Amino acid sequence: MGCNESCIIHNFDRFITLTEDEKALLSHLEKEPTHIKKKERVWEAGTLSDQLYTLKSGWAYSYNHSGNGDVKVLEIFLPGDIIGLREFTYKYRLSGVRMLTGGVLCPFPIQCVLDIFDRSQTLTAVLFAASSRQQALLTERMLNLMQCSARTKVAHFIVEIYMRLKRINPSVGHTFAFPISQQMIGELLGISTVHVSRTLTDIEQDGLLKKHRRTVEIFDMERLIDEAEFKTDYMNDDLGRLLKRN
Amino acid sequence: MGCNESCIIHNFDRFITLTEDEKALLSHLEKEPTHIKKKERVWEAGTLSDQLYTLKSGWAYSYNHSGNGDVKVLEIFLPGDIIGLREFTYKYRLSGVRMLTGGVLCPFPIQCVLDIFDRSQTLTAVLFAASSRQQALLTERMLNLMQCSARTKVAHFIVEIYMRLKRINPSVGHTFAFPISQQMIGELLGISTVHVSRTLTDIEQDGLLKKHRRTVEIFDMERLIDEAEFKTDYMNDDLGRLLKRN
DNA sequence: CGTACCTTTGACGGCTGTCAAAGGAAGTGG
DNA sequence: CCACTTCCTTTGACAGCCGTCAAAGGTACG
Repeated sequence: MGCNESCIIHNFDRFITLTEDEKALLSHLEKEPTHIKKKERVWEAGTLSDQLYTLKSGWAYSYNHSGNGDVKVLEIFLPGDIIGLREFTYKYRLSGVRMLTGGVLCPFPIQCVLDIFDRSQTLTAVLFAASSRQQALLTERMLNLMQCSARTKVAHFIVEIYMRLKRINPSVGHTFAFPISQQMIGELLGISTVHVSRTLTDIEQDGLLKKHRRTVEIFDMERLIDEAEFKTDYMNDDLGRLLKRN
Repeated sequence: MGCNESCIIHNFDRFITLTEDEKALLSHLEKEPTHIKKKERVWEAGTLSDQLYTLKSGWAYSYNHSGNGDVKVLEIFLPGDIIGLREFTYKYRLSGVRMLTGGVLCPFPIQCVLDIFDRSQTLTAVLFAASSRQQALLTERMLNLMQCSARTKVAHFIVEIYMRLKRINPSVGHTFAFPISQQMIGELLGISTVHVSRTLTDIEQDGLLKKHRRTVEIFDMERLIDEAEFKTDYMNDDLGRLLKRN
């Protein structure tokens, strides 16, 4: 589930082929890998927004508390993702982040981002692309939350995770890691835990998939994607056309 | 509702004070103001993503079609906003854009963005901040759509528009432009038109506000903001701390 | 082995979507 | 200035999805 070499370079290499100089600049960002245990917090909302993290291995999530006390999960982070990009222009962080599994984080100060702005137009564009992709992901989920049934929401989320895992590691099969409880699915999709359970058993009885405790096993990918109304457009970014190198 | 001078400079000036050089670079982006009529389309989804727009005056919105044919509205653009920032890393646009009122758009090719990346670290950071803010706005709306009642959704949306108008023009009073039909509110919040009507009459009978055809009149701002569960955090970005100029 | 967390099931109620129809408001053409 | 079309809003009836409450069974972890 992790990356052997630098995870961020691996991730960015998918956008565009990097020069050695750029790789060197990037590898600065993963200088101090820090192991963090399951459920441990990375930061709380309201703290000073002074550094970002790259997620080298493991899963994490960001969350907010709503007025009446319950938790709303915003995003799931997978290996290779950058955590904190969304809010680095804010003085104080807008949401908290915790680990979903154990994993390795690499902190880097915000000043590094500015260095990148200064020293590499290409990496700047790549950062922008990463931010865009994250935003497109949010948009897609919002469209999903707007109108459809709990069943479609759940199906959509599972397909999203599958697609993102496949992007990181193309050899992912129809059974893959899924360390997310039904309660958290509810907090992510705005559905009550009870109804997540009902929906899942429903989907499972139709033979589409089986959710185990820490994995998901998909039996009928085609029908699942169809039910999820999943659009793959936003996976197909194309930065190369912008950056003609010579 | 429009801006006298360059709208984008006006908008960016709120993030950080710009040098004359930077203002000159920015004003390149508004070279060819184009008037577009109400309801006219700016672009369709799927077209080549070769230029962005700044919205100099008037309102616009982006939208998607869902599988079964109905429309989902993603974002409302107000004067000073940049249209297309979200998806400029994609070869083909992910969603369509139309004018809500008549207005003036200033197109600029994507290459200009790369020029900015190259020539001004400050403006790059400002663009990043604009993108972040837009993403934070999306996030806030997503949190809103996740769990709360139609009444809260509608209240939240009206407060959002009020806050954004006030940011552009601090003299905005308790009656302000609101050229959005109930049908579009429904498409934006994922509520049926019928229920938007029910919800609005409900809110109006409680004396919170009155929606007229093209304006909204707010009677009790405090209670409205309270009911909307509106968080103002993401309005308070702080780029200055990042860019210490000398 | 005990505690805490996760999942499942049933009953019940309410919010919200759908269908249908009618009344207003705005814009168009004569 | 008036007729006509089109779009927008309102109202009522009805059904269904989903939240809430409560309780019990399963699973992991110390």
